[in-house]
Amino acid sequence: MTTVNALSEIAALIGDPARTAMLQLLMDGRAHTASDLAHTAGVTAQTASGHLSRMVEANLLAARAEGRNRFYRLASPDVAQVMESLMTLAGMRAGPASRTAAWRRDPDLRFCRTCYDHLAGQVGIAVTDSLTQHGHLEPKGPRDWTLTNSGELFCERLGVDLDGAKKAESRHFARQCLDWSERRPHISGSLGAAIADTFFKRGWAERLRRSRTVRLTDSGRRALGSHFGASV
Amino acid sequence: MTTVNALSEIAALIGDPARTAMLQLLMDGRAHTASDLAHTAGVTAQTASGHLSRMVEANLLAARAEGRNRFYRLASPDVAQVMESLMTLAGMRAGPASRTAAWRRDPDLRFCRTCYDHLAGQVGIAVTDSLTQHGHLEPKGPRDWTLTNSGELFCERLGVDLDGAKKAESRHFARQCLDWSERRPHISGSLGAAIADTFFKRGWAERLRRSRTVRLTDSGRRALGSHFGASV
DNA sequence: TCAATGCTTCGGCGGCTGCCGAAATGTCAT
DNA sequence: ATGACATTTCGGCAGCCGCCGAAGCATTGA
Repeated sequence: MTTVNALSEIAALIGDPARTAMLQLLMDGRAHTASDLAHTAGVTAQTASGHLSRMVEANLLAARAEGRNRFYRLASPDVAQVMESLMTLAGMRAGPASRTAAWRRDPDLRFCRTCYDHLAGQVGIAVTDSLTQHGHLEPKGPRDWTLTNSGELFCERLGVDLDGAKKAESRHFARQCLDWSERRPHISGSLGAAIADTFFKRGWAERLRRSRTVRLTDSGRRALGSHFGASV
Repeated sequence: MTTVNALSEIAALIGDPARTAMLQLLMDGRAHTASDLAHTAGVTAQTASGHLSRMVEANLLAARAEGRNRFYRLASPDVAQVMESLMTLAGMRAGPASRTAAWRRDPDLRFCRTCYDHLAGQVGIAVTDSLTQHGHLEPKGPRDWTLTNSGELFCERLGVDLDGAKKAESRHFARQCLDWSERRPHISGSLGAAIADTFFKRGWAERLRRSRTVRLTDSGRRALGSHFGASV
């Protein structure tokens, strides 16, 4: 009963031209502002706002406020999967989505990538899980963490620039960021960025040219084991 | 423009509780009558009829008239794929669909099975392709074939009961039947049934108990090569 | 502090669509 | 032929939903 309704409600949400246009734009995997989506859908900002909040409510989209903008992105790969199968059925061969499909399935990208300026993918999750499981991070509020005393010590010994991270007053320090491929939060904010910097500076990871993909070096793999007690 | 609309129209069709209930029932891969679907959806026959014709129009369903009943089934595996991805997104773990998904992926079933009383799957397609490529079958109308003179000779040498097949006046003789897994037509009708009988009588194939799956025997594999020039 | 910008909420209008009753069509059984 | 059954078509009603204008918050920058 309820399951059937859940399915039809989701399909009904997708089954509106304005919302479909928004979802198609979001199939590029990036986050877009509400105005951007409204313009794409060809509706006014009010109408778009209603559409967007309904899709967030139904867990089709995830929203993130930044300044006076609000960024929306697809909530999970499952949503993209639904859109892709619908596009197949609708007889759409190529399009912006094919690019999306390619990078969504890219195993390297799922393994390790940058999310803005911090680490994401399996490696990002491994680091985050290690920190929480060792008591270095503790939940604070719905979307933040606190760096515990042991966490500070751990970061200092790792060579993370904690002072620099704490100075960035204008942004969150230890923020939870929902991982696109792993569907669990990884560490972001200025601390997440500082940790990622450490990985790059110590040669544990390398950015790939013109891509968000990050390659974990051999020493990086060893470091994950020795410092974080994690294996990926 | 038109592509976006096609997508949203399909999603809108799925996005109705009554239609969703029907589609869920049809996820078992079989054909169901209009009344059956109406009852499942909890609507009257008139309402169901409207829903069904709209879904046929949109190529979500295929309809087949038989006596005073009308059987509807999913038009293609792509439709099932959409439903599956939606079910995943809606958070349905088990259910009638999981059975469906399982048998749709069953390699043995995709390889060879009965479709009512004739052969389907890769073997059914191989037989059909062999007949058409050797000029034994020629297209007649949109959904039928004609058995050519060479085809009659071929069937007689194979031991197919052509006389019996021709006597069944009330049904099509050499009908095209869209293969669920191969997405191309295979031979059905009374000729298709007679060919399948030959396979069973000569020990080329065996029905598996309580299943539509058919096992191709070793001699059947050899026969496919020697008589049909096909390898599967 | 004030104006500009981005986004959301509220209220009301218009159209679309799902629903059923009634009736028509087509098929089977006697 | 006649009645029973399955399905479809027609017509009209009711409710939902997308749309926009107007107004209200929040953030940014001068």
